[in-house]
Amino acid sequence: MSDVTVKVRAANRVQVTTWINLHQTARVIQAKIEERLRATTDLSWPEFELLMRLQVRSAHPLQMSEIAAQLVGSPSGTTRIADRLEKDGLIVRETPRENRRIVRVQLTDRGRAVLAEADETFRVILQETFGDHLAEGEVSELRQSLRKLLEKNGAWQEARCDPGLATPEAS
Amino acid sequence: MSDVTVKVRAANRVQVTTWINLHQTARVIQAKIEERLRATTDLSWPEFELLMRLQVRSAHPLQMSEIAAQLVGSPSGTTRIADRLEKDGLIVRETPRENRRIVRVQLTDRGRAVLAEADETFRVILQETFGDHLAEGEVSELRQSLRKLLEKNGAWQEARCDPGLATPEAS
DNA sequence: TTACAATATTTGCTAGAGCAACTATATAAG
DNA sequence: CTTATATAGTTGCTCTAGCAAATATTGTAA
Repeated sequence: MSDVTVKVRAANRVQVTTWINLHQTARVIQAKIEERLRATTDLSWPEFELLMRLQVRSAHPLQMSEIAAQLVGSPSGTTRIADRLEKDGLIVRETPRENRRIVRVQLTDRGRAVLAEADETFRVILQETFGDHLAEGEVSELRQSLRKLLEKNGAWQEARCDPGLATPEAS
Repeated sequence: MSDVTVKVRAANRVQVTTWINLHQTARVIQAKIEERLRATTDLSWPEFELLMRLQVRSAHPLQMSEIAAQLVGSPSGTTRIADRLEKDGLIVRETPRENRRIVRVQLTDRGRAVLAEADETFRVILQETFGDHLAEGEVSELRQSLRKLLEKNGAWQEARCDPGLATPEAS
């Protein structure tokens, strides 16, 4: 008398709308960031994100593969983002003598300056987007849930998901 | 003795990492969905999303502009998604006599069948992604926060953000 | 009723991103 | 010491998406 149908557990309405809202929220915020970054510093979000990674862990220059591991895109995508930034004189690529396979990437002075300006814009947008509408605790909770999702879905890496700040916090 | 510096309120560390996590979570989940949808039904996420909108509000066929308003992309993007779906025989476009400017879009039988299969895959992935890792209450909270962000940032529309389900809930 | 504006959709062009193939270098094995 | 294998990064090709311009149709005003 047992029911032998294999019934895979499937999402309900709340999960469906949560995903759709997650997706749309990310797109809407990204569009806002891109628009204002483009206007103030002529950077796209991926370009800005690459620069940010260089600044944040700037004790030593990063190599391409380290950067690629921190970004969402593919290695070839990272190459092309770096191409543009290099052409605009915001970063320099250098192949060290001791290992001529790898490429180390560093900010130029101009890159640092542009990044500083972009970071200011970026933070203002985030403040408008989150801070003006969600209580501080709510933002933290949101972050916790997202972090948990990343962890459980095998996509959490400290450097990638919690990179710190391009501009240090005011004391 | 007053400080006249105009200091725009800017985001702090939590807001920065929240945005980065939001962005990455959306990308990671979307990549997972795309991979499995592609494998089972040869649909991309945008294609699936368009089909879903047709099914959900299927009392009357939708016109292109209504669909475009529900999707995140641009009108021209919607045209091209529809092009592919039409070529694959999943939808049909029709221009009604009474207003020859507009185009009404409908699922074909094949479209309905493919959508049903895709929707099953989609729901299983969401269950794996959310349900297995977050408690039901947490998912609801997440959804609430995201909805609030969409509303406050002027991007909430009922049909767009809470479209219902392509396959009705089991009773 | 003819010209002008508004609406709805599509198309030309271009830029961005990914996969798979390729180049170059370093390491390991025979 | 030469050949195979692994590592690091880039490039060719192709697909997708967006903006702005074009097209087609309908509504409006002189």
